[in-house]
Amino acid sequence: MQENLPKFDSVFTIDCVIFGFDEGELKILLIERNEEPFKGWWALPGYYVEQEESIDHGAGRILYELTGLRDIYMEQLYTFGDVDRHPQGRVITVAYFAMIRLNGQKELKPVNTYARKAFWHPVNELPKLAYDHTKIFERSLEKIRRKISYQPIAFELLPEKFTLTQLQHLYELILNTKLDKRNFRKKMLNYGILKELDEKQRGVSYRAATLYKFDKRKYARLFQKELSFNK
Amino acid sequence: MQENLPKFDSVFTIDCVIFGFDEGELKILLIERNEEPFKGWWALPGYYVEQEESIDHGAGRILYELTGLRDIYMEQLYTFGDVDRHPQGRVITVAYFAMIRLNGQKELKPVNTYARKAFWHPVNELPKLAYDHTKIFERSLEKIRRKISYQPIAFELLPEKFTLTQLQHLYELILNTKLDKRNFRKKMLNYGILKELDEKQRGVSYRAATLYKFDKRKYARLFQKELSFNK
DNA sequence: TCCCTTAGTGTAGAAAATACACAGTATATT
DNA sequence: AATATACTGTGTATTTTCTACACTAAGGGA
Repeated sequence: MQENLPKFDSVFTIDCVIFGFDEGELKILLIERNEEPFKGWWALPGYYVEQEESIDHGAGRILYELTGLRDIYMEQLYTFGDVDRHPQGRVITVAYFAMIRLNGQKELKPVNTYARKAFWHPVNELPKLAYDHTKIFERSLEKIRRKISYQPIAFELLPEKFTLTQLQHLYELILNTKLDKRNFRKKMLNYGILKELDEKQRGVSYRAATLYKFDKRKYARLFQKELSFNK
Repeated sequence: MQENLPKFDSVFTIDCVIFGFDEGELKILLIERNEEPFKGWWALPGYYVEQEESIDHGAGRILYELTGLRDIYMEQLYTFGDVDRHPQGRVITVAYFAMIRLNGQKELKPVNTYARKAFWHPVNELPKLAYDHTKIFERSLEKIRRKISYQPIAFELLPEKFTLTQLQHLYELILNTKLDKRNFRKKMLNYGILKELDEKQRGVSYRAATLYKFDKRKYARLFQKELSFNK
């Protein structure tokens, strides 16, 4: 089939930066390596691209094997192709990032056994990562920081129903800044992409906040109107 | 060297979308294919990644072979990895875009003979392209459209000395919109990233405009302050 | 000198961004 | 029942940025 095309003697992989929002912290999912190289180090989950799957499909597959979740928000981040990035030879890696809803107790149900060693790590106190994974992670953080300012990706990390304060906290975490409560609410509600529910927060020992949903239909109608947050 | 790693039986290439600004038009460099598949079609210039070079290096090499130019602004765009994108087998392609200064008469001096068949095509009247190259091109256009609004990449397409009107025309072309002359100048000059020269435009049969330079040092000092253009 | 063409300039009104503080309400505690 | 606690939810005035808009200045060509 490919007899006319020169082969490239290398390894082709996908690595994923998987973001979650849990206990007020932004976290990513890391795997502890139990083989050389980098035995005992933490690394981004990743795997080889299969011969007969697209790279997007490969990224989705890896995420599924790791978490048991499907239909997750994922996006290609960047391709890392330096010659010396892997000690055992030439490896080219397409990095993806994903955002998943942790929903409190919802435990991950890995399909693949290697995923047993996956744990959430707060992004503010990451260990040193294997290979060039720190670089990959940093790039993913820059990307979501930029992206959250003009597209509604934050909702991917929140439960389906959330309060405006939760949403604001998440923006503050990702943007690493303080936002003004009144201005944030004014602006966010003005976009017209949130649906106010009749429901209130439960289980808090103070005034319960109104819950909101992200309204995908309204957002689509705005034709990707860009959100922007300065202060 | 790579005995521990599974091989990926596929072809790995780089394609480049090379932008130029010439005669008031935004153009890209295309190659006419004289082999099957897509014999006689136009395609983005591209080539295989060498075994011992980084993909960034490969992109720079391809551009050099094609144009004789080095130290050109290039950036990785996206990696295309669908299974069926190449009729002869699995090909994964990292796309780059580049912006080069055409400077009027400065002809390209291709190093590689295959580059003889490269010609500039205005982006507004592109032919159908081979493979999924139309998709790649469209993505590159979206990217520079977004990017020009917050980073000074337009200067990469202009001669070193340019007038504010030339700069505005280029913004208008890329953004595909009209901009207000007074507002554009006010804003652009306010950024403080242009150096006004003592020199004037020459060879025009009307009042000669002042020439400006992009001041990289000042821009760097602003620490990537973001430019933005609405109207 | 006149004509042609583009350069270069200011201001007022509208919209968006920002800064800022307190009363309301649900729950827990005594 | 009263009180303490903790967070919700709201408005306005000021500053900044955005937008719309039109004429004089300058240079070259006829």
